Amino acid sequence: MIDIKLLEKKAETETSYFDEYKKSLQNRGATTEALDQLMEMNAQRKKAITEAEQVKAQQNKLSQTVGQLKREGKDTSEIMRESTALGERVRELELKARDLDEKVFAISLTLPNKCHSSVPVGTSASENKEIKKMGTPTKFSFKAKEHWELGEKLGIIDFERAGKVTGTRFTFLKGKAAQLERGLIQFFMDLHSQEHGYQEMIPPYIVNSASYQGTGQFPKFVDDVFHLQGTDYHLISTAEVPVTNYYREEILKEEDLPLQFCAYSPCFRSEAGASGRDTKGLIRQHQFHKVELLMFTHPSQSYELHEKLTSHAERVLELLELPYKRMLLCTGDMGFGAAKCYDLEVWLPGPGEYREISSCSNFEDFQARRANIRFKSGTNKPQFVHTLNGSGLAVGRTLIAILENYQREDGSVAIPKVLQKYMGGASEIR
RNA sequence: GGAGCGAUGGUAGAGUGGUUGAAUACACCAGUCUUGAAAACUGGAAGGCUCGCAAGGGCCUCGCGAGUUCGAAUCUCGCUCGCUCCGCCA
Repeated sequence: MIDIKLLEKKAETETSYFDEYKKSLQNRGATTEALDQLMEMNAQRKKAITEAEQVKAQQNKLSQTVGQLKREGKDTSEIMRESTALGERVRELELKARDLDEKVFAISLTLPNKCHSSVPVGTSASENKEIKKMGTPTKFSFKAKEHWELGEKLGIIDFERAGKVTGTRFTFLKGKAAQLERGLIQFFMDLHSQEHGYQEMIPPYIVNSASYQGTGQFPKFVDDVFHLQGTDYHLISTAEVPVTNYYREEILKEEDLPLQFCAYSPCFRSEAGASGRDTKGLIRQHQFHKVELLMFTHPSQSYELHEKLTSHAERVLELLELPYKRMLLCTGDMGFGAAKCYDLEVWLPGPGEYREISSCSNFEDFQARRANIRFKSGTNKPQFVHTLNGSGLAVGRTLIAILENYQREDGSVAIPKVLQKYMGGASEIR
């Protein structure tokens, strides 16, 4: 959620926050109508609140007088009548104030975050900026196979039966693929908790709608998550949701910042708008595993730590010796809540392209406002924290990358050195 | 799933209709004393919204929501969460 008070503030320099935000909306390719509406509604809201409070103050005074007079044994019927009349007016005004308050809130939920100044302006993924490139695309002397072909031939990935048992975009992993999946989770969690200073966490895989609102997915992305019928329970689309909401409505201690967690969870996505895309293979599934990195930081530190968090995700790819690129997303390609976002893209020899395997975002105080997560030092006023998160990494896509990058001509697959101890010492899948 | 009990400030814990945003204790912060610390003493301390250039006002918050009343932490109803016992269960 954006800061309405900042939007109201008059310009101290050449451009006001309002102007900057408006520009940012345009750069994202969003309309600015909602913003104008928000400002108008908010002005009305304030007027209504002031009015309601003034009458309420009068009424409170009268009630106090009643108490006093009664103690003195005097007649109060006149004042009580007066107060009753005020009560009607109060009710009316409060209703109006609340209605406007809700409207302002509802509109503000639909507005995306302001982009950071370092984010390149652009309308689509093609305008993302390459920040760095590690390794070179894996080359083979034979024609590289796609992961589903490798998986099916090796008898370790079964899409057909998953279709029968559940439906499209679900998969059975068997044997070495299942073991590799499990090993990858273990490897990620070990690395981040033991070497990068994150506290391990396994969150609930189901959350309520308040949590989804807290991280910014609701109301905008309701259709992208699976809902449990007849309840306010929803399957998580990422561990970001439960873990960010871990501190919802709390005031943290400044000296405890930054708080960092690495959380393992399955992720469930309905992929509502994605029919027809990536229908084959493991790229776009309704269910996948992910290890998510999260930080709650002091505002002054968030950009520095954003770099750090991203490098932690990169470290995984480096240890697995997978070629990748780091992309800085442009304004038009960035997610709703992010102020700045890096995508890590891993090289896939099968299709011969880089594919996203991690997305590392700085939300600044956007999520913290919605979820009301603050910190406080001494006698200072509480301030909103900044939240960061990024995949470290998506497990299924890592499995794909390994199968494709480590494949051999005969269809067998080598196992990266760092993973062998998680595979009972095995060095290949055949 | 059945029965019962409960929800007050950082914690403990008063408070059953009228200066109670809230006693008291502990914890916390600052000061006095002390070479320093402890003890003792003194003082401070919740959050949000809103008006105001400011000083300083006002409103709301005792799990959440609605109601009764001139007035609600206190009364009524609904909800949520927690605890205990029984049953069931990986």
